[in-house]
Order: sequence, then C-alpha cells, then structure tokens
Amino acid sequence: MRVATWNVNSVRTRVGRIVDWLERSDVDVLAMQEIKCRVDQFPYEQFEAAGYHVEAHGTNQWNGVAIASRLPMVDVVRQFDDQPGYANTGEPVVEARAMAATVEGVRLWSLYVPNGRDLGHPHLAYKLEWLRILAEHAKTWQRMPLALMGDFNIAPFDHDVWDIAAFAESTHVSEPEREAFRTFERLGMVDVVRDRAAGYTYWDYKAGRWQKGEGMRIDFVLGTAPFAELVTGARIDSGERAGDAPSDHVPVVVDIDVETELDDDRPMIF
DNA sequence: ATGGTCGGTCACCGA
Repeated sequence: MRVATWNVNSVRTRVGRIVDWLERSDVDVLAMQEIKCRVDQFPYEQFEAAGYHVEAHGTNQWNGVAIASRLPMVDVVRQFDDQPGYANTGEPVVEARAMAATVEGVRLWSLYVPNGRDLGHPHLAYKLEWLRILAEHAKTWQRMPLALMGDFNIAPFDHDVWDIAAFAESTHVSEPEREAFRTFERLGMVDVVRDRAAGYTYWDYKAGRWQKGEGMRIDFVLGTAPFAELVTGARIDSGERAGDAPSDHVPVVVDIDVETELDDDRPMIF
C-alpha cells in the first residue's frame, strides 16, 4: 500500500494537479492539509472520478484536512479528544487540523499543526499545547500500526532549513518546538522518511525560495514501531513544487507492506 | 536590498 501526505494549500485551486499526481504516482491513500474550504465546497467529484473516496474536515477558508483513499476507510474521526482550540477573538475554537481513518488495518492521521506565527505569539503556545495533547494520545497508540502524517511546521534539525542563521528569531526551529517533536520519537515513533529520502518539503512562495533552493523540511510521516516495520520505501516528490500553480509544499510518499502484517486468522502450526 | 508571493475573499488575514 502506498500512502502520502501533502499540504495542498487550497484543494479547489489545485484539484486537477492533485488528482493527476495521485493517478500518476499510484498512491492508495493521500492525507491532505490546508484544503482551505468547507466540506460542502470540497471538489469530491474529481476525486471520485479517479476512484478515490474522500473524507474531509473543513469549517471555513482556513486550515482544513482530508483523506482520499481508493481502499476502504473505516473509523473516521475529525479531531482528537481534548484538541485545544484557538481564540482569535472571544472564545477558543477547535480548528479543522486533525482527522484519522483506518485503511487495511493501518491507522492514518492527517495533521496540520498550528504555525506558531512568531516567538512570543499566543499562536506558538497554542501550537505547543496542541502537540502536547496529541502526544498524550500517541502514548496509547504505540502498539498499533499507526502514522502521524502531515505538516508539523517544525524543522527538527538545523540542516532542515536552508540557512539556520536566517531563523535566529523564528518559529519552526525553536527548542520548545523541537522538543515537542522529539516527544513523539521518545514514545517510540520513527520519522520513516528521514533515512530513505533527502531534501526539503516546503519552499516559501516569497523571495523566490524555490528558484534559490531555499526550503524547509517540515512535513513528516511519524510511524509507530509496528508501522515502521511495514515500511519498504519513501520519497519526497520535490518535482511537484515546479510547474503551473504549485502548492508551496510537496508530497511525501511512503510504501508499506501490509501483507507482512500477522494475520490472526491463519491456521496455527506448531 | 532583512523584501520579493500566494491563498482565501473583497479590505484585509494567514502562511
């Protein structure tokens, strides 16, 4: 089974490109982030025409996540328990940043971690609290094949950005954010792409970052040990940053061998 | 040159 994660930065603007890529890349399940629309605005038809069913979670023009799959999805949930909200004005609102589905016995989360905006901004505290609660749940998930897939808005290592000196007073590389990322690894989760594919996953539209090769590695697939055992390959499709009207992020693809999963129904032979 | 561009939607916010 081939799974992928991609911050598409508006699914309506890029639906043609996304579906073309899905078919060309022989992807079974795609976790999307930043769909930037409500569920009633989602372009389901174009996915369905290509054989993909979509479960979406979007409440307004910001954020939004979805999972497209050509294999059956079960146990779909549209947030995690006690997911923190953000108070732009007035009461905190739980945003459309997380959803999960189980495909072929593998639990897959599509996550759009809050950006953080600036050091000292309330949005950074929100980001850290959001990750803290998610990690509390992840503690209980380690014995199942499960992956946290998405835009983490964290660059775990200095070499995950083009010039660490340019990030001296920035989010994404701060120690609290990196510590939040490492929390998942301490629970036993593995960045299953790191040792299999090099390169960035995001290049800002501003300042000609793509043309200058100045990107960031902030999109990840973090798998539990039972998930990591299934992984047979991974790649970052940086070619998707080129061409007409690209997203500022590119797809991250992981191949898993669901056949190696132990089948409880097989006859026991001693 | 401490910026530069895109989305959303319609005067700006968010990344």
